[in-house]
Amino acid sequence: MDRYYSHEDRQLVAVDCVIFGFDDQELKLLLIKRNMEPAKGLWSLPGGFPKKDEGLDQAAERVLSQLTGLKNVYLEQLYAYGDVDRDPGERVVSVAYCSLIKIEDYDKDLVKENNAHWRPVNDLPDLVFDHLVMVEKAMRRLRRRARTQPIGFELLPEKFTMPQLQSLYEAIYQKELDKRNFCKKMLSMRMLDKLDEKDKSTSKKGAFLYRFNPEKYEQLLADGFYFTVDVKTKK
Amino acid sequence: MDRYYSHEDRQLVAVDCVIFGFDDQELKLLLIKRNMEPAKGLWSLPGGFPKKDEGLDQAAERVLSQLTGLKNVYLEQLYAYGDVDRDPGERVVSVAYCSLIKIEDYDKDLVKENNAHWRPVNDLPDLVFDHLVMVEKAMRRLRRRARTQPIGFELLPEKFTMPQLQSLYEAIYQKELDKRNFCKKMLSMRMLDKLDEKDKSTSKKGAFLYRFNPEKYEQLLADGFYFTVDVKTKK
DNA sequence: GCAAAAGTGTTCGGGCTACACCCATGA
DNA sequence: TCATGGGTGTAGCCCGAACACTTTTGC
Repeated sequence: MDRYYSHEDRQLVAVDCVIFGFDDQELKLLLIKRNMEPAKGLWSLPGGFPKKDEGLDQAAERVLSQLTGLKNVYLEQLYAYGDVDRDPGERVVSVAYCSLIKIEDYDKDLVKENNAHWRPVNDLPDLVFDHLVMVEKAMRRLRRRARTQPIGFELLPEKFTMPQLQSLYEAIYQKELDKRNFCKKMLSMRMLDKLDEKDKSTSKKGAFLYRFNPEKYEQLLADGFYFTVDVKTKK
Repeated sequence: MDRYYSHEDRQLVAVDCVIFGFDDQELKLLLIKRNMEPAKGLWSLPGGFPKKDEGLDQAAERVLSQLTGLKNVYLEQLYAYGDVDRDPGERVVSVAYCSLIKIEDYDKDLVKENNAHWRPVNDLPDLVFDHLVMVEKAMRRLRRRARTQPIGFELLPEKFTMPQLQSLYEAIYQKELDKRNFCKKMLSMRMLDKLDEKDKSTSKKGAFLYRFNPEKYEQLLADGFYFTVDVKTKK
């Protein structure tokens, strides 16, 4: 069936994944110390090549699940990078994806096998090729998305406290937020279930646990309201 | 130099362009009636294959300028489409781009040669493959962008009237806007130069012409303000 | 009893929304 | 003189920003 385009060049197509995690203090990325050429020994984003019967999205899902053991997590296409010389080995068009995972959920053995490590976004090692460009784009998009869509919860445990949620937003925006206003806004959207349990691991008093409720979020949308978090400067 | 990835499959990579224009009443797309297989006789987005020495962006620029004669116009990558079966002829990864052009500027002869036509976005013909999906994504992004970035001006002549600008936004959002509020908001950002000339083509009184001033826009950003247009429902 | 984190309410101001009338001019 | 489209001002309200003290409990 390649009669139509037989005179055109074929190219290598890859997928690379920017995988975010949050460990209660800071945002981290899951990076690989490459043990293969090109750029052996340097750090890179986890990536791979789509198989014959795989679409781009499926390839990214596979890369993610082979590395972390996780499926059905937040995964969104970021951007296609196609400069001729972006990979010094050979021309490769790379489609970057962005994933948000709960950092306590991943498969530690798989990650170790693959020579992958969590590195804080504020202190990244040198990355191969244009992978830093991808990471920066992913950061910008995360900042935009987190303001207008309820995706922050993808980075938190199913049950989380209000201070945890706030600290996540502070890590994403690198800004201190006012806890009264933050809490008020989150609760005003009526999309969180307040549980009876408390998490006492970070304070003597203990903090109530909440759970994101997707049904309530749908109701919010159906009522014509939108998710927004205010991230204006405090001070 | 293909020693590194020699065991991986190569694939066809294409670029397709969603090209928007605005003719004072409605948004339009520049579409091609295909005269080649596959899907001969159907409508499609203008597209092509990157040459050996061309990045994706350059390929999209070339496709756009070969069709319209235009260079240095608004052109932004939209999304990469990589489902295995999206093109029935052969597997093709297509990277879609979105362009905004001033509809009076394009090269009519080139467009005619290429069998391209402007079609209103509200009355599109059937498109090949997943091109409608691309168009819908482009529309959604245009709606988002036009609210928060001064890109509407890319679709208007250099000099335009306030009613023209408003009618553009009404076409993008398919909503009537209040002209007092719209005008107030636009002028409050202090990024438009009001000219002494009037355009008398649509009314006896004539409407003042304005010009977008990029320097003033930069100043707006430098002062910590952002471009926004209010597109809330009028009734 | 004290240190450390959780929790909670009010006031102020800016900006968005709604809304109606006069102006200029060509026919 | 009239019909058509261009142009302008104001009042109310909502939401976001700023801000400080009390509660709980483990040590």
